Amino acid sequence: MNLKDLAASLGLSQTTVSRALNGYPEVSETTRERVREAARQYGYRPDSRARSLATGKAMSIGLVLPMSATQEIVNPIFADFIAGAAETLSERGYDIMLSLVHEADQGDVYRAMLSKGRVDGLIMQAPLTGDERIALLQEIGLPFVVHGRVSDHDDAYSWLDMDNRHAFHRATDHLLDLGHRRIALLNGLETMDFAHRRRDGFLDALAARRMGADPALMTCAAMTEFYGHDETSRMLDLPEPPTAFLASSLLVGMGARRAIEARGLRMGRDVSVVVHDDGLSYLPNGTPEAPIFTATHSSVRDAGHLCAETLLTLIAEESGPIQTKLQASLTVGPSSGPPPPH
Amino acid sequence: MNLKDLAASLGLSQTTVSRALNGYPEVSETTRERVREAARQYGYRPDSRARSLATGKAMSIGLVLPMSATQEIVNPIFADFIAGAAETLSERGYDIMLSLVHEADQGDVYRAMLSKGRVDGLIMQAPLTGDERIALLQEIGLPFVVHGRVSDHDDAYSWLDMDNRHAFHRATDHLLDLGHRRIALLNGLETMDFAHRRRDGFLDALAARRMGADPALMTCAAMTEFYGHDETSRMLDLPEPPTAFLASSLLVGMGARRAIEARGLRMGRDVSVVVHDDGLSYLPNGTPEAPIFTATHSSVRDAGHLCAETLLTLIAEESGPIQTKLQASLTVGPSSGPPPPH
DNA sequence: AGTCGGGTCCAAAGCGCTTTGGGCCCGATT
DNA sequence: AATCGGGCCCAAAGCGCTTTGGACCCGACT
Repeated sequence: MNLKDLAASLGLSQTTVSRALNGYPEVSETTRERVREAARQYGYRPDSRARSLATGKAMSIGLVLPMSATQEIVNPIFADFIAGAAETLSERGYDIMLSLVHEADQGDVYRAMLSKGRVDGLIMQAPLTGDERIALLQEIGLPFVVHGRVSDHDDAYSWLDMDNRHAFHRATDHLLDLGHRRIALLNGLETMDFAHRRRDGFLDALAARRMGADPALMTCAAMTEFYGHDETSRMLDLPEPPTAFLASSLLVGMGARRAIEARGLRMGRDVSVVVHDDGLSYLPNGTPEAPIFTATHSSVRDAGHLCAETLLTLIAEESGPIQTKLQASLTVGPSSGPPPPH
Repeated sequence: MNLKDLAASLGLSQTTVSRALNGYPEVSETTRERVREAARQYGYRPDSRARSLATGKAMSIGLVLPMSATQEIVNPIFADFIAGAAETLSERGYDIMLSLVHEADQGDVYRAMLSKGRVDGLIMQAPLTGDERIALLQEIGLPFVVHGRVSDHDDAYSWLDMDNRHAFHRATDHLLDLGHRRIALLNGLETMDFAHRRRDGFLDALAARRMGADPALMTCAAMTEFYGHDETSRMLDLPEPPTAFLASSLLVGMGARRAIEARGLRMGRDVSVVVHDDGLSYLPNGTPEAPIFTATHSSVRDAGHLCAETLLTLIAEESGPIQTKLQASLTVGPSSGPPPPH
């Protein structure tokens, strides 16, 4: 059942039916109601492609899942982020167009997405250091917002990012305030831009107290539980083991905990652990009243909401770049405490 | 730059240009090359909406993320599944249209998706027990494949599912063979259809040896680490604690391990744990050579691949329902062993 | 010499919608 | 009585593509 049929069955023109359905004022209330009723009855739904072609709006936004051949891991953040974004987008009638891209031909896909008229805007995820995708998106000219930032790229573009540097600075301060002097950093993959910022925050905090970092206590890798476990184990076996660990994710922290407890030590008493908690729904940090880890916290789902919001604004208003920096909160839990007496 | 312009700039008709670009034989090789070159040069990309409107194919498939108001948790499976599906889909030139749906108005959205002509087919995720979405999809008449099954719904529809029942039967057998008699089941939410099957497999295995299950040793909840930890703790404190745990996911198993180790017990020696491993990329079960858990394993990413494959077949051939049951493999790791002597 | 047919290319008709530019009717204003 | 101006509705022109149904040219076959 298309518009033509519907119009015919009502003895009206397509124009009138279209206007009735879309709330234009040039149609009487009685007619409008009659049209609505018929549409309901016949189960009429406008064809989105035709509508999109006519209006120029796709009513959908693009989201690219980059997939490097090397890094086979799917970003665990992804599900929650997308859920957040989808929530606000679906409220506004937008859909999400997802493409998976092998890193090599990302350029093509982004270009394709836009020119194909499929999307009105894009959300870009997980920027790498020196990511050229931003230049690409700018060249393409479609509204876009980046979840995260790219350090070396200082052009004006819209982004939304958690203040990784500050969060890790603060977490480090927390440990330093407790008296820790040997603090380990279990960072994420250094190809990810945020890992740099986190390291910088960590180093800044140390530098502010005229302390250097021990390179042996800084590692980076994909953020799995096993990575957390293995590196913690290794470091605890050092002649001068760290007294505290700063873990880049809850999962890594859980690995650290396992390594700690395997040695008969207790987290928060013998060794402190502070993690960054993305607020993933399937991996909660205990409960708000009883957290497991001392953690910097920033909900990635909220980030999804806000990214979507930002993008919609960009699409609607053609305004300048919108940049949002979110501050993580610090929740002190039982996993951190003063270092044990020597 | 649209087809008309491109054709004009070449002094050709739209027809010819379109055919040249789409590989039709009615155009000479020299012309085709000339057209290709011009298209490249001007950066021409056909508008997907127009093309879709003309061909009737959307070249995209729909994926609905159901979101119940009650269950705020995002399916952790989702990211890997979608990555798998996206891989095969993108190879074939399909995109994924994601909509988030609040459970209440799922009907509407599914209907909208199709009638709006946005998608050529649908993948349905995470079916609940007695899910009416299947009837809905059938009524709609668009090709679809379900990842999972719905027990009570015996109509013919295409699905792809891991053999949950058999996997858990086998896992239970493994524990029984080792000599365990008190086995706990840490199941997923019972609203999910697969949780039923898993429980059935578990009970079948017990029944096959003329054993009953102790209801006190069977729980279900959203599969988090904390759930695993808390329930394991609780059960270990029972007057007659279980000697083995069957956990519905790796995360739950990790929680169980933590509870076990917190009591100074060792997994595999004092208490056995078998988990189901979905092969999530960010949550590997150790390494293939050195697994952490004894686990039934079935890659959810592969399931994504296969679902996509199935759907594309369905779209292309209009064949009857395609049903695929995947068998999980059982990897014996260090987390299971004979029960300790009494 | 006439016809056939393959190779190239084109004009135009859709696909289903929105939107522009009127048209018609009728009560209200000069 | 003539004009005006809402209110309501319509025909038709796009949006950018594919595809049908020829048209034209030429070498090859009767």
